[in-house]
Amino acid sequence: MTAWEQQLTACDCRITMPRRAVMGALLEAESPLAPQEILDRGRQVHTRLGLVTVYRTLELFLRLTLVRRVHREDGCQGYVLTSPGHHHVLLCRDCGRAVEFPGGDDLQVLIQRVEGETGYRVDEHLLQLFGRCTACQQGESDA
Amino acid sequence: MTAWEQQLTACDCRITMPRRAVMGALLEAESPLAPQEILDRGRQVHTRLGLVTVYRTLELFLRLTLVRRVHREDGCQGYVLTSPGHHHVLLCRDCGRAVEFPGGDDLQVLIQRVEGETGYRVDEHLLQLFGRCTACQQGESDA
DNA sequence: CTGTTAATGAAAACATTTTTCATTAAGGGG
DNA sequence: CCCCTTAATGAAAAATGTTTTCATTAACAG
Repeated sequence: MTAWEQQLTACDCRITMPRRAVMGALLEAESPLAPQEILDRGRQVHTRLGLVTVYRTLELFLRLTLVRRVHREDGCQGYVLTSPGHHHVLLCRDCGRAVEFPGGDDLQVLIQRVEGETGYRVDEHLLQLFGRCTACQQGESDA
Repeated sequence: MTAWEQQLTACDCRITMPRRAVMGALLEAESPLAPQEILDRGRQVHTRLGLVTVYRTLELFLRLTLVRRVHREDGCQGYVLTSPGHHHVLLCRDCGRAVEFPGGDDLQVLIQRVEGETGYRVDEHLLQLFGRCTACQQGESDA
């Protein structure tokens, strides 16, 4: 039994084919997937998979912090598996490929400064970087 | 003629009542507004205002960097006026009030580190902090 | 003031997300 | 290993958010 299956069992959730299909799609994805994309890929594993179930499964996975929701430039919500530790997302604006990176002390310093200046208590943050991956930089260096 | 009106004139765009209504709503807002909210407020100035025009006007304002688009927790897109300089948004998760703050060197340090580690060229970023403003901290200290 | 044309707004198309409810199947107890 | 309970599912429809279409309006140059 894999780690995510154990986590489901631990909170009295069942391990079902639809959930396997959604997790499978996310495991093989190399960039954040929209719910519709997860449906398309998941159906290769579980033909009867429905879009509603994809939404519900993502909601569950979010609650268990198995997946992270990222802001895609096309407006849709994108979903990626969470890596261990606190990570942020770096998206290539050409091919959509995403890599995660850990948040360093730099951000904590900045957050503390902002807390001091504003009086707010900051307890969460969303950091996403956009740019071009190595391959896309070479492909269209000045096009 | 105000600064934004000059900017519109400079790019051969007309200064219209709908655009005045949208800008008016944004000027008086104290937190990011969704298009529908802008419509409601804008109609107090220009009764005939339509939602489509709100979208088109926001698109124009975005292109001119008069407004910034922020990711709201309810899933909608929120729009706020851009402050001079490079700013980020800090949202109160209770009352929705937003303040902007300038991005410091800390973030540049982090970005350079990530560029080095991944090979990506980073040219844009989205940083939003979530927390509680001073007032909401006092109101519900442990509720 | 008038003509040109950018801009507008209503309706409809489209996309995304949520709700409803009858049916299915996961997995514990016998 | 089978049966039963009920969580989970999926189709349809509703709700919500965004974009397109196109006839009409109004900004502003002349």
